[in-house]
Amino acid sequence: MRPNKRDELVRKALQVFYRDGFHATGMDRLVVETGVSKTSMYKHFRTKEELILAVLRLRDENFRNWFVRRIEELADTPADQLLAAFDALGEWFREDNFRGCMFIKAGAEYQDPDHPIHVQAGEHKRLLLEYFTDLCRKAGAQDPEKLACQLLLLKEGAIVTAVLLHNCDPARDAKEAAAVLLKNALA
Amino acid sequence: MRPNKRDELVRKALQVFYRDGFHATGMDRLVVETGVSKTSMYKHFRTKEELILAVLRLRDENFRNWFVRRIEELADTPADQLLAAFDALGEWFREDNFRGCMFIKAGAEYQDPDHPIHVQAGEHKRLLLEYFTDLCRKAGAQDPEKLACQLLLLKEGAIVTAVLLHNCDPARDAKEAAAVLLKNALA
DNA sequence: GAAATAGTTGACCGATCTGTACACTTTCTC
DNA sequence: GAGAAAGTGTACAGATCGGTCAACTATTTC
Repeated sequence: MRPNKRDELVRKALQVFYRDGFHATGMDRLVVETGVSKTSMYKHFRTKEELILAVLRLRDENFRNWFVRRIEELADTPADQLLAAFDALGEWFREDNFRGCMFIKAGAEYQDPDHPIHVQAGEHKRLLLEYFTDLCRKAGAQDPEKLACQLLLLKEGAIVTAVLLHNCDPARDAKEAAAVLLKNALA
Repeated sequence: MRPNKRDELVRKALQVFYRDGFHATGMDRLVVETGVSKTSMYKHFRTKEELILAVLRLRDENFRNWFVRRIEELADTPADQLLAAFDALGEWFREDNFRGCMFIKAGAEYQDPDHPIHVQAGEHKRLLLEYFTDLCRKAGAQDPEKLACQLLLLKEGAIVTAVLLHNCDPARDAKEAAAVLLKNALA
């Protein structure tokens, strides 16, 4: 079979987990929704947890690829790209099936800091922080680490707010705040 | 019975749900951990969902009471209080059993925007935004609504980051960012 | 002191949970 | 074309899920 069944399983499981949550989605559910037999699932992944970890790896890859590419489409200089990040977020928020950040949700459902799923969710945020830090450095910020962390706060806050408060536009507010912080950090 | 058993049930259920999550906590678990019989539980609350809603009401009351009181202890003027909010957050993050924001987690586990639990989680954020807006107005900000929303983004982002990234100090970074935004909004 | 109220125990319901066993079929590779 | 690899369906195990039931005991209230 050319397009690996295993990958397709992970791809579809991602959709279901993203839409309905981890604990709320049973393996029987995945059998129905993915069309992959239970036996095959447990041949590829020994436990549900392993499947979730694979799903998170795919999500991390997909999201960061999309995010970085979209930002580079929207702006050229590092400083403009840092602001464009929030335009990209705004586009994401407006998607029909936007359901928040999968890693925030993973961290919320698996709260033990040592749990592999929690650790992997943290890793995603760390990689994003690294990306921001790189852009901040290229933009010439005085303290790139600090500015990057602050912009990450705005991004995470915008996601949470987009999920819970439907009558405001967090991406716009976050972008304006980012502009103020950026200007201040370059002065 | 003087100290209402029902309130005690809600109080203890809050602890368990906060520590372990909603879906991950079964009613049998609550029977063991709270010492309240299952029959009594279902006499007070017809479903698990109703119990969770009661828990969220208590949490909203507890958290906002603590937050506002602590802020007023730490600072006098509205502008200083807006910054002190992030000192209060930092204290919360350093508590041993800090497990993030219960309402973010509730929204993450009950994702349907129309679900009562999701709605109630959003209500908590709306009330916090109102509080911030009031302080921003008293502080003399040019656009109190916008500034309040931006500070809320920093707060929510700091919480998420405190949960997922353990090797940085989001409360401090958020406070510094808030100071920049506040100064900019007062000019 | 009778009645209502709030609480208890413990067994139980059907559904669903993660995970396994077994016998079978398709598909790729050499 | 044979064997390995990857897939299938179905039934099942044991635990746990949310929720109910009947029979009983304190406590309060009038």
